[in-house]
Amino acid sequence: MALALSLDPKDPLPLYAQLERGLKAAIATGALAEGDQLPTVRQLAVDLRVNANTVAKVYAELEHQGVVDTRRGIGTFIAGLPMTPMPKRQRTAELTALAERMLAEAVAAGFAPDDLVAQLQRIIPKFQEKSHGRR
Amino acid sequence: MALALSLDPKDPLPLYAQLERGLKAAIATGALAEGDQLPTVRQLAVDLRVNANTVAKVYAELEHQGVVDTRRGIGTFIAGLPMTPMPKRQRTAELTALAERMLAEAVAAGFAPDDLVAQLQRIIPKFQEKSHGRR
Amino acid sequence: MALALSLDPKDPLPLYAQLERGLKAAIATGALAEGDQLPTVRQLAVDLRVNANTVAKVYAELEHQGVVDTRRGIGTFIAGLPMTPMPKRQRTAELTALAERMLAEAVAAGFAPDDLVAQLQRIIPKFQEKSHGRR
Amino acid sequence: MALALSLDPKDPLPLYAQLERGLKAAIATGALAEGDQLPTVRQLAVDLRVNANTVAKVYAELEHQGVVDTRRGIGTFIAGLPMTPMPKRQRTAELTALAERMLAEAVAAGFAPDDLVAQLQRIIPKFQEKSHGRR
DNA sequence: GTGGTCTAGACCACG
DNA sequence: GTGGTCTAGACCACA
Repeated sequence: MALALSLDPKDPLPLYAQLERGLKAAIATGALAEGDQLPTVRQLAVDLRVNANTVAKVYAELEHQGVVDTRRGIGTFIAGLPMTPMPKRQRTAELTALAERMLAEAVAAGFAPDDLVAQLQRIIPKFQEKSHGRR
Repeated sequence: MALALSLDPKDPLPLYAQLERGLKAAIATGALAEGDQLPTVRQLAVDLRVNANTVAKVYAELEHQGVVDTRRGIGTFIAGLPMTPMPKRQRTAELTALAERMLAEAVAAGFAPDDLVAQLQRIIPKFQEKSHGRR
Repeated sequence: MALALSLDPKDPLPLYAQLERGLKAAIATGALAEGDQLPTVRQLAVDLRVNANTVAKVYAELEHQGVVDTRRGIGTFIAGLPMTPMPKRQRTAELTALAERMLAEAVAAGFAPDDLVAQLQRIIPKFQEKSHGRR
Repeated sequence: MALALSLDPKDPLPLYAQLERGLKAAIATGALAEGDQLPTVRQLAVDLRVNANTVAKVYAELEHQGVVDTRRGIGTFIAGLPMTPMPKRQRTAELTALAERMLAEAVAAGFAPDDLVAQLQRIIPKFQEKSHGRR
């Protein structure tokens, strides 16, 4: 498993946004750590069956956000300090909004809130495994 | 509060998808119950500061899914039991996919999985209140 | 004169950077003022004999910087407060660096520093004319 | 200080163009004078943290322009009088274009034209010092 | 080989 | 009609 990213062309969320989310998650879980080289634009494009421009757009956006560092002719690498420092109050508000949105979405899809929570708790360990076995 | 829906034009998720998600959530929580009349296309468009075509498109899609029932010249109403029954195995797979997607999103935004779960559990009671005091 | 922008394909500076520079200059001089609609992506692409994607990329970048406001299906408009608030010290340092770079470039092209200054002073009035005759 | 050149990989202007501009400026100010030996391709590449091919490309271009003279096995030297003479009318046109481009850039960065001119006049003396104390 | 720029052209979301 | 996303493919800058 190179990165276990998967994109769904049927998802109304655009491909580039799905990819950005996936890459950030991989960084946040430690599956990609500081200094690691990302897959090349073209390789990832092939793996995800997506156009290279789409991948390049995401890499550029992450570079813009300071999450990765691009060295032309060499490759793209996870940058030093990712992830935002932010006032705690705002952070909490953001988390609340996110949780509400997720609850709405799950319920909209016909799942009970408790079932969602249960399922989340079930997969969290597996999700975190990705950061194991790293140097 | 007519529906407490809010749409964000900057969200990469298209407006129509945001609206569809919001309406389904309102139905699932009971904020909108069977037989209730939805706002007219034009009224909702004004409330959400969105083009009427966008609202109409969502209503049509929900009608197609059997979630609402449009009676010409009268209005649009919440239909009987929405959500097609589905083999349990498939339901579970869908729930898993949903949970994974949410976990990825939360983690990508810099939140720990456990914090997300905690926050969900905190807001679930408040979320369910919406369905109280109704017929 | 719609905007008096011109791009030079021979310039080693990429087209999108030339365009970004030109648009920002037009805003800074007041040729484009707050609330004004920019040319449509496709129209500007035709005018400048450039691909629409190139223009769109610049508009997106300016939106990202908060210089313009994009409303889908409607158009792109000059946003409220453009241009950076920045510590004066840093500002001065930046201006110095810019001036040095320009001097180097002029001299590299075989012009005397004084001639450059003289020429700048000659064209400054004409440059500022662009902001006249506006409501 | 071997040459006081600095290249910025994030600048949209390509490295080779930045380097060419810097070398020509050094020649024009007299920091490098006729007959002076340039650093070797490899040495300059190391100093500027750039690939040797990039430096070599610039040297070749300058050689092509007659600005430097490469003697195989010995080194690269500043050639006689660089800069082809040019009809005065064309020179003026070129200077105008240069000045306009610079004005646009400064204004785009949020500086007033007059401030740019003032800053230029302030640094011109210091700039010319570089050519003093030489043979 | 790696990322960046640009093009031509299709299709979608929105008004 | 307006901006956004995506594709296929060319060519450039850099190592």
